[in-house]
Amino acid sequence: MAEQLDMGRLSLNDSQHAPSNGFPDRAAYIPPHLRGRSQTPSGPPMDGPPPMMNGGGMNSNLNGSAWAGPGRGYGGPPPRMNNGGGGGNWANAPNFTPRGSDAPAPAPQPNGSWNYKASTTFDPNAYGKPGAGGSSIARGSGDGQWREGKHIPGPANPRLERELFGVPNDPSKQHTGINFEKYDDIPVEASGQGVPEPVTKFTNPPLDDHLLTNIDLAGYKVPTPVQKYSIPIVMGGRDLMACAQTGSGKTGGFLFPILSQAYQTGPSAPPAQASGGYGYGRQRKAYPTSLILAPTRELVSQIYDEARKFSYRSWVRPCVVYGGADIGSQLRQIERGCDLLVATPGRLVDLIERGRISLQNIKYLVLDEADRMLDMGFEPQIRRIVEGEDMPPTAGRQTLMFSATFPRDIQMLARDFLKEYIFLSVGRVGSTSENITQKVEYVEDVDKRSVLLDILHTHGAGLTLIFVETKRMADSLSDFLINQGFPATSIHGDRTQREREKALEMFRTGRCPILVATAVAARGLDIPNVTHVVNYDLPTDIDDYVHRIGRTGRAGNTGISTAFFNRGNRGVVRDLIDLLKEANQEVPSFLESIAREGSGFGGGRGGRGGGRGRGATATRDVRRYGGGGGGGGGGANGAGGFGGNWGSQPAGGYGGGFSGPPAGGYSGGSGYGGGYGGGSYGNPSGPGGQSSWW
DNA sequence: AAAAAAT
Repeated sequence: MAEQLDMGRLSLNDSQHAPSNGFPDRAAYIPPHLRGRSQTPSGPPMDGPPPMMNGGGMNSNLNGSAWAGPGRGYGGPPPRMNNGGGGGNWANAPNFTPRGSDAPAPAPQPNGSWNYKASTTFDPNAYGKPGAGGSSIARGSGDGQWREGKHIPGPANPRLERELFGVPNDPSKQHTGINFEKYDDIPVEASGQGVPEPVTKFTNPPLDDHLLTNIDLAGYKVPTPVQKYSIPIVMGGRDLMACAQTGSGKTGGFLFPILSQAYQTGPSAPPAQASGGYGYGRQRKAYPTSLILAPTRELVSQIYDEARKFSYRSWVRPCVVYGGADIGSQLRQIERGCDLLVATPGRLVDLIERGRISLQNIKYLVLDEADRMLDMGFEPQIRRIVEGEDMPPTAGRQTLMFSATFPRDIQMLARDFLKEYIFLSVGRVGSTSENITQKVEYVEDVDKRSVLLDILHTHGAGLTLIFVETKRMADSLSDFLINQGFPATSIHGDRTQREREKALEMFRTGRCPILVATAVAARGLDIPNVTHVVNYDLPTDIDDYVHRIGRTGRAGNTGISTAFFNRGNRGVVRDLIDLLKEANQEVPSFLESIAREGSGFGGGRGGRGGGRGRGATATRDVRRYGGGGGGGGGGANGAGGFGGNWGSQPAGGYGGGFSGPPAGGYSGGSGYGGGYGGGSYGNPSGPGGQSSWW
C-alpha cells in the first residue's frame, strides 16, 4: 500500500515528464509477497544456459557476433522493448544528475507525440532511434542507432559536447591524465595463459572508429599501462582480474574495449519472452548488456560520467543507479533504454526485485573496487546479483574484476566469477613512482587543530583534502575551519547525497578548496589538482593510507601528503615505515623509535614484506602458487557463509572446499583447476590476508 | 574501529 502511495506521488512529481504514449506512467508494482521471485518463466537462473545469441562459446564474441542476434544485427521485433518505446531524452533529468548540480535542466518536452509514434512507426531494423521524424532534443549518449547491422552515430551536439568533455581551461572538467610519460614508469605484470600483446596506441584496429572519436574528444592521447593490457585482453574475449587503482586509467581500461565491441557488434535482442508487445501493463524491463558494479555512489557516478563521454553519439545508452536518490527517476531512466548500467549493489538488487532489470542479456560484467565492496559487506548482494539471478554463467559472459588488493576473499570471488582469467598487476601510481612527497609529523591529538592551521596558512593555492576517521570529526573540523575563515566543506556518510555531491563539486571547482573527508572519499574518487592530502587521523589500515595519499599526485603530477602521527597510530607504524622506505621517502626518527617500542600488535602483522613489494597489497597471481593440496577443509570460509541464502545455487557450489571448478566449468587443466583447495596458499593468512585481522 | 550501503 505504501508502495502504491509512493508510486502515485512519484507519478505526480514527474507529471512534466510523463510519457505521452497514452499509457499511464505506472511503475510495475510487485506486491511484497511476490518480490524476489524470478520474473522469467524459465525457472531458477542457473538451470540452463541463458539465451545465448552466439551459441555459448566462451570466447565467441571475439568474432564480433556476440551482441548480434542470429543473422545480421538486430532483426527481432520491436526495438527497445525495454525503453518505453523509442528512447527518451532525459539524460539529465532532475534528481538524476549524478554529480554536480551544474548540469542544465532539460527543457520541457516540447512535443508529446514522439514517444507514441516511435512505438508505431519503428523501423524493425533500427535500434536506438530517438523517435520518428527526429527529435530536436539530443540525448547525447545513446542517441545513435543500430540499423541493418551498422552503427549510425547520432548528430553532433555542441552543447552536450561541452558538458561532457569540458571546455579548454575549465579545471573542473579537466582530465587528470596530463603527464602521460610518467605512466610508462608504472610497472604492469600480466600472467595467465595466452596473454595477448599489449597495444601501444589508440588505433583501429582493434578499437572502433567511433570510440576513437570520443577518446580524442576526451583528450586522451595514449593508453595508460593498464589500458594497454586490458584493451587486447578484453577485446580478445578473456576474463580479467586486475589489481589496479583508480587513477591508473582502469575505468577506460574496461570501458574502451566494452564500448568498442558494442559499437561493432550492435545490441542483442531482448529475450523472447520480453517481446510481448506494447500491451497495457506489460513488463517494462531493461536488459542491459553491460553491468558495472562499484561500491560507492560517488564512484558509480564517476564511472557513469566516463561512460557518457565514450558513448557520446553512439547507440549505447548508459544508465546509473544508486541508493539515496529518488528511485522513480532512475526507473524512468532505465525504461528509456539501458544498455550499459553502472550500479551500487544494493540499489541494483532492489531494481531486480522490482522486476525492472533483467541480467539475462549481460555480456560484460565489471566489478570495480572489488575489495572495497567486500569490506563494505556487499558480498551477499554481489553473490546474489552474479549467481542468484538471471545473469549468464561465467562461460556466457565476460567478467572483469578490479581490486586494489588481492586478499583471500577476493581470490575466492575471482575463482567463482571468472574463467581462465588473465591476471594483471599494476603498480601503484602514487607511492612507488615517488611523485608524492610524504611527510609524517608527530602531533598529539590536542595539537592537531593548531598544526593544521599552520599548514593551511603556509600552504598556498591548490586543493587540500583532509582525512579524518569519524563523521563527527569531519563535521566539527570543517566547522572549526570555517570559523577560522577557511573555505572548507566536508563529505561523509551522514550527509545527504545532495550535500555530498555539492561538497565534491565545490571542491573540484576550487570554490571550496578545503575538503574534510571520511573514508567515503578515500578511494576511487578522481579529483584533479589535489595538491595536498592531510591525514589528520591516520587510518588503521596502511592500504587506506595509500589510497588516501593517492588522491594527490595523480597521473604523474606531484603532490604533498602530510600525516599526523602519534602513539595512537602505532598499529600502523611498521607498515608506514616500510611504505615510506619503498617510496624513497624520509623516515622520521620518531617512527623508528616507536616501532622499536613494540607495536601493540604482537610484532605486527605477519607475513609482510616478503618478496617483491609489500605484502599488504599482495597482487600476485596466486594461481601459480596454488598447485598443492586441493580439496581438504578449505571450504570453511565459503560453506555456511552463504549456503542457505540462494536456493537456486547449484548444489555443492560452495561447500566442499572449492575443490573443483564450478559447474559448467572450464577445467582446461590450466594448473589451477583443482588447486584452490584449502591450504593451497601456504600461510593461512596468505598473501594479503588482511581481512578481519583485528 | 569506522564507514558505506536499499528502504
